[in-house]
Amino acid sequence: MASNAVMEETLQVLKDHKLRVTPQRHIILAYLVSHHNHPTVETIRDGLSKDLPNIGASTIYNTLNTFVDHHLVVELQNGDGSTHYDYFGTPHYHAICTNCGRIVDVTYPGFSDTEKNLEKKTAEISGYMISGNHMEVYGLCPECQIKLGIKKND
Amino acid sequence: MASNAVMEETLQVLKDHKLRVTPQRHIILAYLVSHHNHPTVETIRDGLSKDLPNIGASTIYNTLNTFVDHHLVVELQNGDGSTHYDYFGTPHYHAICTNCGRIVDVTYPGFSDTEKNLEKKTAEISGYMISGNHMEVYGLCPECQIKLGIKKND
DNA sequence: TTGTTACATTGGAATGGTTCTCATCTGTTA
DNA sequence: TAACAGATGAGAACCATTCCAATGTAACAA
Ligand SMILES: [Mn+2]
Ligand SMILES: [Mn+2]
Ligand SMILES: [Zn+2]
Ligand SMILES: [Zn+2]
Repeated sequence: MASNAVMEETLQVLKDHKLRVTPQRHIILAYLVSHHNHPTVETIRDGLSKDLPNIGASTIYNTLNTFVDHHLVVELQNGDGSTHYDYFGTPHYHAICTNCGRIVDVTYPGFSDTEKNLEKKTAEISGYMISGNHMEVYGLCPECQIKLGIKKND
Repeated sequence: MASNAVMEETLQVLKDHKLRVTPQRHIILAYLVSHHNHPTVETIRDGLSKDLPNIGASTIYNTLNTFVDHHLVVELQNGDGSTHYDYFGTPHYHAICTNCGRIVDVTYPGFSDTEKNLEKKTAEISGYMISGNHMEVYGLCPECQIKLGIKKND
């Protein structure tokens, strides 16, 4: 079970979004807030086996889809065939390893401006009414660089 | 069948990448070069029914996966459940409609710098050896704005 | 040209992540 | 506390994609 602080925070988030507060939703959201491993449905289910031993897979999918609709959570693909989920409390983007699928959070000062500029330009050019964006950068994570015997500077 | 110019161009692309030149690969690549509709496997199969009436679905998947490995083609998801493919001859990114799934190409002067900067920052922060990136911007396309009766300025 | 061989194609079966169905349960509101 | 819209859960269904094994063929060298 997540900490009291996290449970209170997530309870408030659910209420703010006018989502019915069920134990399943509360616990799943708390899990996501306190784990930034970008879990799959399977990972979440395993991680919650103590708290929710009888939860159905459909409930996890339904819950996550609801969170995605409310922009609380984003979906990520890393090429392993299943969808990864990420609580999106603070803006960031992802670096994804093309070899092992590792997903890490990235942000830097000025990233928010880059993002805003991209959205503004896109609106002007395409006429779309922008609601969000995703940026992903691909490459080899440090461990895979070593594992594959690749030198950085050559 | 695509134009002679496209057939020559795609033939050269296949050779440059040391890919065995089969009719299937040649025709699929020519299709992608001359169609920027971001087709699915099904769309491609339909579009090629004249040229390759007996092509197997696995061949299209195999071929596209090969092209993706060689960075000739990128994969896109628009939420309709199937993967969309895009020949990536010139750098650009995508605006995706969250209502109807329409995918349009976007680029602007300076986009290349934005991209390079993002990759550079990511390499510094994450230690990843960067090989590429994807940027996507989400929103409502002009048609869906009208269809849904949403006003731009209010 | 021809032979060799590694690789590509095919159709069908298998896979597996996600959605669907529907009976049951429950959080919310009055 | 009653009523009900909405959520849950088990399993079936879905379907995009991959796997498999037999057949075909592009590329290369002699
Ligand atoms: Mn993240
Ligand atoms: Mn495109
Ligand atoms: Zn890695
Ligand atoms: Zn649209």
